[in-house]
Amino acid sequence: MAPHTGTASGERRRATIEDVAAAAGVSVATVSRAIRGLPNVAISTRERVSKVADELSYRADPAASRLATGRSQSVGVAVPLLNYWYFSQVVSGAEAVLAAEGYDMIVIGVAGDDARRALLDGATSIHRRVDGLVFVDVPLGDDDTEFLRSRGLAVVTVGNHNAHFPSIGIDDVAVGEIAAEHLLGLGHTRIGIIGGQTGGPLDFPVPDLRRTGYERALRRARIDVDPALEVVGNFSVLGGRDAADSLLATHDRPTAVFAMSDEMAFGALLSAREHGLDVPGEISIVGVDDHDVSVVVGLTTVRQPVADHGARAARLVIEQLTGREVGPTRVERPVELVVRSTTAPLTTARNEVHRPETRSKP
Amino acid sequence: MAPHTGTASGERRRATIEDVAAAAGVSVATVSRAIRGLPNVAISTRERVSKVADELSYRADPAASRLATGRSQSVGVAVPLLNYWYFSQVVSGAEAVLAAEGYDMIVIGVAGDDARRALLDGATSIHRRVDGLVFVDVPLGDDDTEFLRSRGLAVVTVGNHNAHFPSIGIDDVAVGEIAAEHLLGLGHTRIGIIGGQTGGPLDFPVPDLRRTGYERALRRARIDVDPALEVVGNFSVLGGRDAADSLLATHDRPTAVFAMSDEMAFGALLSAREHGLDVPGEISIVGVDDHDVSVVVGLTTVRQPVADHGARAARLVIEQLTGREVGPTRVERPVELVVRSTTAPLTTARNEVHRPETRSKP
DNA sequence: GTGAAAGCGCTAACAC
DNA sequence: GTGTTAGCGCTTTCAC
Repeated sequence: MAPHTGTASGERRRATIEDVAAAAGVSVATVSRAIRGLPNVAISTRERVSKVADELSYRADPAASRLATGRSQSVGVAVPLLNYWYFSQVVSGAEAVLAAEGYDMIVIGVAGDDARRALLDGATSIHRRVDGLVFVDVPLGDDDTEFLRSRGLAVVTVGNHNAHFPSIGIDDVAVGEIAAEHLLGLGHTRIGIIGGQTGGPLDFPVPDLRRTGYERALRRARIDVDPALEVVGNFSVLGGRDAADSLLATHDRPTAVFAMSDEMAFGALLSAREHGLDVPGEISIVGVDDHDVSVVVGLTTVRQPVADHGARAARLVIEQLTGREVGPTRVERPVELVVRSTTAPLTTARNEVHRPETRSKP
Repeated sequence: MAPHTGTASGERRRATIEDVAAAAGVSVATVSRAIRGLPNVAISTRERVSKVADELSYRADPAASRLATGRSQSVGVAVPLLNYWYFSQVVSGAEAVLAAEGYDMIVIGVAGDDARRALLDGATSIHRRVDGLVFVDVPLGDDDTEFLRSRGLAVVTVGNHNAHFPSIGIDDVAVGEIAAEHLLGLGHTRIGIIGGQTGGPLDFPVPDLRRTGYERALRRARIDVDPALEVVGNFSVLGGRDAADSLLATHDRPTAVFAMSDEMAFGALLSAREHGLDVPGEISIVGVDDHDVSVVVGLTTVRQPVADHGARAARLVIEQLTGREVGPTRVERPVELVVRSTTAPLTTARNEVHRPETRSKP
């Protein structure tokens, strides 16, 4: 044990602003000003102070700064489920800009109502631990909103719209329309839809919007919306598989499926294979996101710039924090249909014997 | 603007411990004790205090607590790249337990040496912002280690071993052996290997270890290790594709490929398809991790319990923080070969014309 | 069982 | 351009 308990660097207690002041022969106020680059410090003084500070490897204790200024220099990112591709991308995008701007990012899982409530209200309330917050597909009630505003927190939402805070997202109705129209254009008329679920960690309006778009496109094409074709996949691979299972097991199964996320589309792909159905020969599948892996399975999808959502959200939080007035604007990012090999024109020969997949393209 | 600037809850300034003390007719010291459940508080007093605290929705200001106690009640999780599946799973696992134990999780991207150095040394040094740190596949030098120890931080590493801190991981040499042996057992002798890269954000010992295992298995089978079969994939889908491209373009291409991660294996799958090669008919592919999507593409892989790494690491940090002595133990988690449909026995008919994929299994 | 008071290490008036 | 000082809101001895 001796080696590191002796005179090593671990021995000295960490330098405080007073140590620096004493060593530099100035007052603590001057040190504070000099170090933070505030005006009214003589060049020579500033240099001397920073030299001394360096030697002592002084750094302001964040807790003390926070207490004195009321600013924590950190922002929270609240996500329902961190282990989903979409959320990890958003968080990753946010982290990059927050780190670059000198903010700590504290990420908070809010799977479910209780967690959300605890975040805002409970014993572990986020208040005073962060200067700002980005909510990624977290539904905010009026009371939540009021709470956040009253506390003066800088907030930005990703996904969901909000009347009081700026938000980043896409036109989710358009997403549904684009997907459905692509399928309709290929001649499909029985189009299954795999979406989210009311309740649970992922209770957000996005699924409704995408379904609305899908229904709108169908109606425009004079096709009845069949409730039997709508199933819940919870935005996970396995959920998507189960959803597709139930869709494909019916006697009058759809010839195409719109999954509201690529991960659910992957599940649908899996289900199709397990049912011995050729994709896209017997069933077409389209997803949303353009997941990293989508190109691998050749998934046709509606791409959205996910990491960019996070980056922009972080930037908007910082702007609010640095004084720029940011109204409750909605930043709508573009989406784009990426056609790959899981969708194809409807063939009339249905329910024939299983053939090997043909989606390879050399 | 009027509605929320008036007498709404936003108007009152947040209650402090003094407010509670006054309202409860006790001293601040008693409030502090009562609220934190410390001994030496009369039952009746405790109840009165918590009632009052509730009414005022009082919560201790974390910055003040931190300053007074020196504990930040938060732990950092340092990862090279947050948007990779592996890291997002680890972080997710850590978040769950940290949140449950009342710690904030601040996640820190450390892509590259500079970022790592800044984390420990620079102006934005992590010191005093966290009580503990988990490093996920972040290489720690002796100086880093010394720094962390001297600061009394609770640290745990995931992936990399470390002589001074507890670490969680798997037997990476065994991973290489298991993958190679599976392929050897199927009759393959020319086995490509897609690994990491020295330098860059992902400069960690894991790739070397897995390669060592692979080479060991080959040697045991009396097969020469051909350096030409070793390429770099950077642990990403696209990197894996490029790596496989170079492997498959050679005149004497391998009949099997061991990719050190599932994401790189996905890339290899893509490459194989683009080269018109049937998997597993003409080329077998095995990965590592058991990514969510692996089941979808039927990838044979060496599974490791990734989220669990994060959860255990977090637990170990907390144990150190709560006084339990935790030596520099290594927790080695089990891995498991999961055979799916991207690997098959070597067929003698090589380089024949392209056939459609046959990996569907109804 | 409870209270008084001295910090924790910084920032921000305010005075010079 | 610089110093003094009063907080920021807690925790924690130490008395009683």
